[in-house]
Amino acid sequence: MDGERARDVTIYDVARAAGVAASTVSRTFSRPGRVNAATAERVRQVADTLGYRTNPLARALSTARTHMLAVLVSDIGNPVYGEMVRGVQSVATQAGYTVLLADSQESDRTERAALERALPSVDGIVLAGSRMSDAAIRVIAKQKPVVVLGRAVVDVPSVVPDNARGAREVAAHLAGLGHSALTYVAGPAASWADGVRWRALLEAAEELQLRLRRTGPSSPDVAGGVRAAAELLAQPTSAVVAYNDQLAIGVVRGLRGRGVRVPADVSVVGFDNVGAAELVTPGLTTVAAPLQAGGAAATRALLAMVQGAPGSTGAPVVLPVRLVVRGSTAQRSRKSTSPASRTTTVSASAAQASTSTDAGSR
Amino acid sequence: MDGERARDVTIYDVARAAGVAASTVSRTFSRPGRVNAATAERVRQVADTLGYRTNPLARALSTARTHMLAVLVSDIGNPVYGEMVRGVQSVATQAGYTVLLADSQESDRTERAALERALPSVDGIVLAGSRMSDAAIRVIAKQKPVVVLGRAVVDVPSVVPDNARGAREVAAHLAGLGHSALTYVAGPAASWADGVRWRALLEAAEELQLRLRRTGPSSPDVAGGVRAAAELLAQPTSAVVAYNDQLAIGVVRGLRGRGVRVPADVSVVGFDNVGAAELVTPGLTTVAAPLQAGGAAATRALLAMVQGAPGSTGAPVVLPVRLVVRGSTAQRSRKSTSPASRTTTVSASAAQASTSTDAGSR
DNA sequence: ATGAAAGCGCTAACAC
DNA sequence: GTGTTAGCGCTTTCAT
Repeated sequence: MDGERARDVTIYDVARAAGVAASTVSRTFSRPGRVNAATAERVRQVADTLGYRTNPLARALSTARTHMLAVLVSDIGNPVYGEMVRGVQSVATQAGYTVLLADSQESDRTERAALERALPSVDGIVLAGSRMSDAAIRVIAKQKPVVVLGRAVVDVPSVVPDNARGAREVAAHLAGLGHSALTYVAGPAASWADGVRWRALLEAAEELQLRLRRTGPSSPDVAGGVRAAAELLAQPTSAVVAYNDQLAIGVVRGLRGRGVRVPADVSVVGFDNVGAAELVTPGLTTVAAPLQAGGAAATRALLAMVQGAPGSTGAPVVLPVRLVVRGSTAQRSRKSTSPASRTTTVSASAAQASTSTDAGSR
Repeated sequence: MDGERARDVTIYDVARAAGVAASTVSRTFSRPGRVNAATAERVRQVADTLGYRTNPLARALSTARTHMLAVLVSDIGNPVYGEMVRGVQSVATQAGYTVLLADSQESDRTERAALERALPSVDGIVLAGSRMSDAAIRVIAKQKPVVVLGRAVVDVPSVVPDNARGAREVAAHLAGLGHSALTYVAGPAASWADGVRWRALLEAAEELQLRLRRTGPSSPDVAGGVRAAAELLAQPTSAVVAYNDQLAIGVVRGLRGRGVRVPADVSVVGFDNVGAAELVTPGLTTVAAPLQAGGAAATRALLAMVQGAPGSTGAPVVLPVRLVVRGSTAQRSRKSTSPASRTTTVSASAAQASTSTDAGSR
């Protein structure tokens, strides 16, 4: 590739060629104004022709500021995290920071290792979908500025979607459609969001006089949903709320596969509003969280801390959510809620579409 | 956050405490074996109790090896890139490298800027979905090890899916179903993959005696597909091949929205096998590329170059693809290929499912 | 406004 | 095997 170890063009090279001291060159780039306009111009000129690029690592060594931020996700292949990272990226880049990505691949050990490696090179960390315990996170937060995204950790600045409000809106929506009993299909047992959603649903159900059942935990993917659908048949309901969209989509599949019509027989709601939610048939009613905005907000908070702000350790920043109504929810049918005969062909109330309050999902 | 500028625990601190020279400490960590086992043990011990962590930036400054790799993507929110990045991540991490993410946000200027900033901090770069011209890429490849992913650039090591073979398989599949004329819905005009797919389709069509039309270019998203569907109606075909899955899904939507049945009236095929492909109704027949494997392969090649390998500037590495047959393609109906009456309700041949050759898509 | 010199934390020669 | 001594490229006092 490179012929012979091409040494960088250094500040000294520029200094010599411009007939000034190294410190002057340094000032020209980091502290303009503290240097004579004419000199600065000349230096810049020379630097340009010499092809000088300031070396961020050397700068970091001497300033103890790397201008890098780490974002830790549990699975970058998951579009939910992709969106968050995108938000982080844009804010970081704008502020002159570089983003270092650490993917824990859903494993605790990998996560720790990734963190260990990234830590000394960054000025701060965004933890999105961490597997670590609250305590472990607090320990890290003591060493470096940390902002947690998508989960509230006491004593650590956090940014979370308004899950509670989302759950309440879902309950109200379903109640408005005449449903009187809901079933919640829980996600991973350890999930913070799952807990919040369930509890909010519980409160809302009480307020609205709805009966509420819970099933699960399930792995938060389509397969998990299909399995959950089987259980659902044992104790039929007219409305199910799933921990997330993947699970909800699986539930719809499982239900339909067994001859239950959605939404005619059962309404289904998810959380997240992933891209697929509007592509499936029927479109999935879901609670949309501002993923990208969340990443951006977390990063702004992080940068503030990096630049010396106290780090608001009070209540977490709560991001507004939005109920996106699509075809998977409908008026409760007056018919019994028991599964239709399995011989019935899956008739198409398919012609669902666009009543959707939906906006730009991608 | 931190009370008072906590200076790092340095190699000197450890050296003093262990009663050895700094270089010995250094060796203990970077070149074990070159140091007395007993001494090494003691050093490690001391380092541990002191909480010493070697500073990668300082190390980089002195060795000119940062142990960081940059991966440039055009949109990290796009699951296709997410998968690739995941592949990059795992290989890089395994090899002790850290990944620096640069998202060009589909903009040339952002891409250049991101690259400029990342370049001096990394040992090599994976370019996934770059907007830059081949020439520009070659320039960069002269300065730093570069591997291009998903596109072949002459004189620069590249890793690409076997688009040509994919296109041929699609043509054969469709021909096998009795289709005699295909329409290709092109993606972005500037896309390298689009060109390859089109040309391969052209050859295959000739071989198989199929008529082939082309429409587009279209923006490679669902909306673009819906628009393309309108054009399609003007000159009906029984089979359409779209540049990618999003576009294909859009086409299916557009077609169905206008009363054309898929696959009964028209078969539709996409490329990529994104997650949504198996979730839509009917499931989308598509060409699956090993995204993650691609990221991994590119990274392995990059690491080899970083470690001094020549950088195979010959033919690109070609990754095998796989045709995933789902419900969106079917035997050509003997009926005319003209669109069904628009008044016809969208009847459900919906009961598609699982004939699919599909395996693990996520 | 500019220059000189010391040092960030680590590694790489080169002695011993 | 281990210690000594220079730097890597940049910023930062402290002088001037």
